[in-house]
Amino acid sequence: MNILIIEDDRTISALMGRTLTGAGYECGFAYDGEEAEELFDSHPWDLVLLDLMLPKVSGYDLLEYIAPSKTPVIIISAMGQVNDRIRGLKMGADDYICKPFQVAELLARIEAVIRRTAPAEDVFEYKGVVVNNTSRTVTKDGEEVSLTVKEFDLLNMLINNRNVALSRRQLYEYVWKEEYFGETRTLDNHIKRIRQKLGYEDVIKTVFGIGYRMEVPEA
Amino acid sequence: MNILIIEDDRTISALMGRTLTGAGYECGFAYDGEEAEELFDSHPWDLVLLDLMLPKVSGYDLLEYIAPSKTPVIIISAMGQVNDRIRGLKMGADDYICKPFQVAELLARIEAVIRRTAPAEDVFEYKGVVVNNTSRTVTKDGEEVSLTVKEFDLLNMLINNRNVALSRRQLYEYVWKEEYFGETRTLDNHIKRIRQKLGYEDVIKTVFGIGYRMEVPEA
DNA sequence: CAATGATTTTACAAATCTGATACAAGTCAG
DNA sequence: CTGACTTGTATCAGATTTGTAAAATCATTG
Repeated sequence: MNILIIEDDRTISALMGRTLTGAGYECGFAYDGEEAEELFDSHPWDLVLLDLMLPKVSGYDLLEYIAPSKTPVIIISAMGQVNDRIRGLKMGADDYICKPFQVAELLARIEAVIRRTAPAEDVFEYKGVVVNNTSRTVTKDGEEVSLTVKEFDLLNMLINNRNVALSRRQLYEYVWKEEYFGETRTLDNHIKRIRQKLGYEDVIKTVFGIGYRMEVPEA
Repeated sequence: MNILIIEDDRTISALMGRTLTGAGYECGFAYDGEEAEELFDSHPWDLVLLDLMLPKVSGYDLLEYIAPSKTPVIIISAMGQVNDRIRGLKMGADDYICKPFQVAELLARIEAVIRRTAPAEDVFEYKGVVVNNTSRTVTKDGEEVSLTVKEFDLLNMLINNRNVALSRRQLYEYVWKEEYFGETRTLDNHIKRIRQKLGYEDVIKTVFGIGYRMEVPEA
């Protein structure tokens, strides 16, 4: 696992490096935007940690640069600005963590993102439902079921996090790329349609007061 | 173990420093809010002791600044202002101690907070009950048991402090984030439901006059 | 532009949780 | 043993959260 750390503050960069190396990851370091672009191109990376405040090339430009490669990105940002979080998500970042952070928190996020973005098996199958990620098709008992874009994305988020209770906020912000206020029944409605179309009433569980969880027996 | 002491009164600060160093902790010192922010960012800390009355940046602002990092915080406050305690807890502080305090008291609190905030194991298992924090599920003898949010949080508080007698106030204020008056049977009722649902009548002990203790043989 | 389907909103129903009350039972000190 | 106090239990109304359906809005395509 190769992780590229893009962070101009050398103290923090070193700290992250030590932590990740200790956890068994290989790390590369870039201290400004230009260096980052070069290093990014020179080598395939499994994950990028990106500080938004950078010399030379702004973090957002860099994010744009990285996005097409589909490499997962976790944004590191100085203060918990909601706008940064949403803007980052919109631009394709996979998660967001504020400085200063606890190293344990960082490791947890990294693992979560790696799990979530792991080349979702191309094919997921459970209870007669087959989800094919390449063709973006879904069948139930052999019959094709047509899911809309939002439904498909939401379903994928649940599949990639099977057996994990996901908060409504996480689900909404990940699929919709905008801030969750929770004043409407949008998310519920999408969940309902997925449940209905797939016969997943008992597979997608409601976690009362939290969100939803897709329950699939471990392999 | 690195502890950051944020306290403008140098006498008290030095006293705490000596005490903690003597107990084997490494300490850092900040004497006003600005210094605190800088020092906090420059280094990872395992715990912060925070005096709420500070020059330059208010303790509350600082708490807000620290909170996203999940670093445990113990608030030090001049006199037992209930409002301070509750507001602090709501803002993510982990404990609260009033000046003047006994050094033994301080040490005890520090140890308790460190134990309590240690990355809770993801899975706890005892007497046929399995508590899984990721999926937020609880099973008893393989059967799923559904706990409400409050019940789940309360159970986790007890698990993280296993074999420690927790006062009703601690339990209530930690889970409910509001002041404990103890005029109603709310806490008892939640304890009762947990005991019942999990068959934990003999595991969650009543500590008469104090509160409750979850009794689990040490590994 | 009309038509189709996707998406969001709204309004309401249903499910669930929560905290209070009242009273029973238990514990302790003297 | 008694009385004061603490804790346990059952019940229930009100609050909150979630489910559902239908209508309104939006986007896309022919």
